[in-house]
Amino acid sequence: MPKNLVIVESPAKAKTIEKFLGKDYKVLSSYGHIRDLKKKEFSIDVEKNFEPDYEIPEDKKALVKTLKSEAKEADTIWLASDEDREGEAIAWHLYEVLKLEPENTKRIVFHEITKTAILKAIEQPRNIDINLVNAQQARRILDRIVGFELSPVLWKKVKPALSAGRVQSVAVRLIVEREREIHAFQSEASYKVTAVFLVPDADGKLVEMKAELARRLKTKAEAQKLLESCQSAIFTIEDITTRPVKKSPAAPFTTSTLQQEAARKLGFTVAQTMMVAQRLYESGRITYMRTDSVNLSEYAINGSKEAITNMMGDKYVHSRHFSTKTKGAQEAHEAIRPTYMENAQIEGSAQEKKLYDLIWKRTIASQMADAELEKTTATISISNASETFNAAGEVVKFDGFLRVYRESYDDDVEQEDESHLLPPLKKGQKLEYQNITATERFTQHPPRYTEASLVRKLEELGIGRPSTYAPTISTIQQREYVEKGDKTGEERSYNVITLKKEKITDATRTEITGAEKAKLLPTDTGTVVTDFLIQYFPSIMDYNFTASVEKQFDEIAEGDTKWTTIMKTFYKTFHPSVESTLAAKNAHKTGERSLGNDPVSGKPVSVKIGRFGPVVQIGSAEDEEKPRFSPLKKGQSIETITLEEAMELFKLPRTLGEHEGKTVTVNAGRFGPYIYYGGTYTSLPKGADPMEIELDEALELIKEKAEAEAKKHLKKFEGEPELEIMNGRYGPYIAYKGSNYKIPKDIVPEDLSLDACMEIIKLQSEKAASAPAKAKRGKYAKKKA
DNA sequence: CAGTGAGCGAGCTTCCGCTTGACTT
Repeated sequence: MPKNLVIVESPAKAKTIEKFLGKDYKVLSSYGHIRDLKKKEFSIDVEKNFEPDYEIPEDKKALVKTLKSEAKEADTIWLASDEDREGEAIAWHLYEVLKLEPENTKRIVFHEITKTAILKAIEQPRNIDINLVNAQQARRILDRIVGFELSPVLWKKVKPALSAGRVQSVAVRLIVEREREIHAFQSEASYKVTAVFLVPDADGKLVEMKAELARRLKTKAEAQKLLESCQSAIFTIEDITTRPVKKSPAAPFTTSTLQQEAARKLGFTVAQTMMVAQRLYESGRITYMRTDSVNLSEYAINGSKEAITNMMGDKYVHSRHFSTKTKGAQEAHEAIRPTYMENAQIEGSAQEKKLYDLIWKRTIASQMADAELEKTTATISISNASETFNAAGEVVKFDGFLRVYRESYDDDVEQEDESHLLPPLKKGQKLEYQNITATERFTQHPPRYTEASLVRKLEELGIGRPSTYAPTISTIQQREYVEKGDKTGEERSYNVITLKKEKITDATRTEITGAEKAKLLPTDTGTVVTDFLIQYFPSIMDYNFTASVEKQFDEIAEGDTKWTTIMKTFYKTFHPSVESTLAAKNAHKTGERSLGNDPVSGKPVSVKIGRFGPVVQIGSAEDEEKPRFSPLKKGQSIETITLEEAMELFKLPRTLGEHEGKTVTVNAGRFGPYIYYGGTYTSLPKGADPMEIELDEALELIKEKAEAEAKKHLKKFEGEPELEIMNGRYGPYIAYKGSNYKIPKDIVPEDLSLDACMEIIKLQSEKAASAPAKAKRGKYAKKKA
């Protein structure tokens, strides 16, 4: 019978630790928090010193029961939750809920999961730090107050079911403001001049050498003048400088940097990265994946050293300790690293292998020597102009960590590739040009946020925690404040002036610019809500709000300030602003914009956020006649739509005429334009204009659809009305009780018997069940209303 | 992946941080 009960936060951790501690110890997990404010209620008694009303959530009741009975059996209970604010609170809630006694309860912490670290922790138990617990309660209660008081304001003033919070609202603000910056951006043109010189290499063979003019030229006239000077110029190597450059490896991964690199190098979404990392953690391949620490244990540093020595030799080793620069980091865990550095590869799914490989390389590289490079720059003078060209080359003298890992950068910066060697050059050497080109270039607007770059920005501002980055990104998309989408580029023409064989030619070329993929774009709702919150609750929307309340939580943790004092001060100004905002009577709805008057009826036309999203409205609710509404089309926005565009929207639905006593109309729906006739809907073919289509064309389309529909039903069986063999877009399939099952290619669907169908269904449902990765609904899966 | 398209209006919606479940017999 074990005499000791140890409680940690994560079950994977419990399993590992139990092995270290032997049979006198039983190790269980709390699975995070076991108690929280009530889910549906405010649960804070403001009058009674902000007293919180905690409850054990339904899905934790069984667990708590188990923990209680195990605790009763044990002589000593060791609360070993993480050493941070949340961990301390978990320990305290356990203590309260399990009704533990001070005599036999001990609080311990460890930073790395090794036998020595744990045994050492057991030798140094302490008491629960109630100040730290209170700092957590203050954090929790403040977030509840902000969330549960602001959200209802939005329900009333903007749209039901919206939400606001300390983290999510600021995340949306970042995206809204970036979009405005982009719209206000004026790009500036300049001319980049590049030259290709022909230079003899070591064997005397002529090779090309690229050089760039030291500065960009502002105007076309300037560029032309320079090329004219170059026509008859002599080019001389004026100077050659060589300097050594050292590059150092990046720190090991935290949650945020892992998410960023996995997005750039593997194309993973933030949620995908976390799901794959979770599996690697649970199978014991990597350390804990939700961390803000770059620290590696001595064990990991030694393991890396050994792995590097074995694989590449001593000279590649350089053991390093990294320190965190992140605001508000709590460092309860190690950096994300392989559990065993000697495992360069693992078994698993393709995604698991790729992510593990990334983690292994990053960790190993962080313990490797600097890369030593030699950068050579040659300055080339032009005999009849004061400008100079620069040719740059780079040689790797010692690859160091670059042998295994190179950090990626966001693709928004044009990276010049300098990783090439210059041919042998001498000072005073004369050069022949092959061609010199002046190309018009434009300054770029700041890039839109990706999931990963938003995480980086939030971390930089100290907003959110490793465990919430992925859920936050999912929430702001679920609320339809932002959407992930592509921006198609615009065509732009630019000048290219070329000098070749003493002849100057001038050409205009076109390029597609500004195309962006999978970027976060604000919706109208996101923009309106952000503007509203900034106007009425500027302090909550301030980028420094979190940082400043964190400072106060630190004071609570240090025991310098009472947590209720801080809550009182906050509530004293926050709550009245909620009350006054709710009470304010506005002439127009939040975010409403007037477009002018309907040229036909003279009634006012406006756009606003309606019950189901952005709408145009003709007339007002006070009019005798009801106002007319139309939702905005995809791509239109409240901020930019014109009166003409808005009036276009009211031209649908359009009645085409009658057919056999029933009317035929065209309308635009969520999935594009369609024809409605006698209870059936027929989509218009791609590119067809609902404003142009005639009655006879429409009837033809309806007929075609009916024919296709008839061909869809291949076979039915008497005994099983719920089963049908159908012909779909992707070939024949079996429809059965709301699910569909593919028919293998080598089977003629018409020949299938009922039994054969059931067999296919059985086989495919088994397959789905045995592939949990696919069947498992994503934790951050988008829920559609 | 396998087809979608409507609109009375009562009642509900919501926060941030910890952590992974997995009802058949």
